[in-house]
Amino acid sequence: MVRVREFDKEKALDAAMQVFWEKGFEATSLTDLTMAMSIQRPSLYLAFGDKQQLFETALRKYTQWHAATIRTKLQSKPSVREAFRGFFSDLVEEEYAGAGTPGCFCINTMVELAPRDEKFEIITREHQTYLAVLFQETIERGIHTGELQQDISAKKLAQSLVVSLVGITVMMKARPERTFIDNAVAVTLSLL
Amino acid sequence: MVRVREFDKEKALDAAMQVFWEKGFEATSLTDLTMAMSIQRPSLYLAFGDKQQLFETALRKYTQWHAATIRTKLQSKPSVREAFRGFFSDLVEEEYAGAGTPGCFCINTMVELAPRDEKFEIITREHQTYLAVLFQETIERGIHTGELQQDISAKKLAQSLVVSLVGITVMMKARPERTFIDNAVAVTLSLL
DNA sequence: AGTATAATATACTATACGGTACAATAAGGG
DNA sequence: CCCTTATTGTACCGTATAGTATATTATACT
Repeated sequence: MVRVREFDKEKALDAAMQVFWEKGFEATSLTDLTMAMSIQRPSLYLAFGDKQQLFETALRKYTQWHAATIRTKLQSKPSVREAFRGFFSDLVEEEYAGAGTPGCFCINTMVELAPRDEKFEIITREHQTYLAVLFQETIERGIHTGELQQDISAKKLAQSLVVSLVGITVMMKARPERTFIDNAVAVTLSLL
Repeated sequence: MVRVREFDKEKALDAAMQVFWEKGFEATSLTDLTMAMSIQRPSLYLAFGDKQQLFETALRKYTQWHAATIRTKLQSKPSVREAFRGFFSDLVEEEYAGAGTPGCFCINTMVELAPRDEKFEIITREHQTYLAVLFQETIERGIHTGELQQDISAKKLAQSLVVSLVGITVMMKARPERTFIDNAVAVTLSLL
């Protein structure tokens, strides 16, 4: 290395992640990216490869961050029921508080790219599968502490909760009346 | 009308619907459309307006067809539990039978366009809201016949089922192991 | 039959896209 | 202090895009 990079690669990647998260792959142009990242086009290609490689790198960073966030939230409360309740409540609250969030980058990618690119089908599937494991471990914790009934299937329930999470996240993009989502969350939590 | 249109407008619209359904709005080019519709570009603009207007028309046709399909399926069996079981089973079976379906056009649009265009936010919201009504009426039928318990909230349960439907449809795009989806469906149906 | 009018086909526009060639620049090693 | 080498800025490339001008064709009405 004879000349040092002038920009922070991780900060630039975060900026790219934000743009892809909000707009998706197709609707994001290289101009959108270079503006958000505050770098020139050749610097982008040198540091991250082409548009799709940059997207993949951004998505992988997102899934890691997302999994860590969820893991922390689920472990934040001793009561498993309270942990799930808090998790879903925050999700809904964040969406209805302001002008709306870009939802989940991974879910957006599942819809836009997974059907036509196996690479993204795999990345998104593995992430959702991992979330199911996180949910399952949390439910098993509740069973061990006696908070939850012993006869429930932690795995099946966890997978069902992931499906509900996906459904809620996507439904909120249409901004239905809040009671719609609150009711769905309440019914989902009644499974615990 | 002095010269008659040479193509079948409804057939052309169906072809456009199929393309938008599979590829989404951004990834569909006018060339994709005119080839699928077997018409020339000026004919498209004359008959359907620009790309976005055509997309909207196609989406509205889809939601009407989709609602009618679901209504029929739910009314096809005297048992409400059997009706829902059949509905979700068919949904999963169709996806895992072959190479995969394009999912739900309305859900795809919720993810791609609803966050950045209020028009599509409204269209998709109204469709999902209508599906919840269809589900609710079906559940109420089950309560009246005595098949389902009287103390359940048909509305809340229906809204939760719609969320599960959305979640399952989106999750399947990542093609997880079939047991994942089957388990989620089983847990969802256990609410009835 | 001739004419008005709408649908068609060809060809074109202006623009935006992803990606890159090339020259200028800046730092570390000898 | 020069020379090597990686990064940067500018300017560009070919292509694909959405949309349209124009001329031609075909029908229904007078």
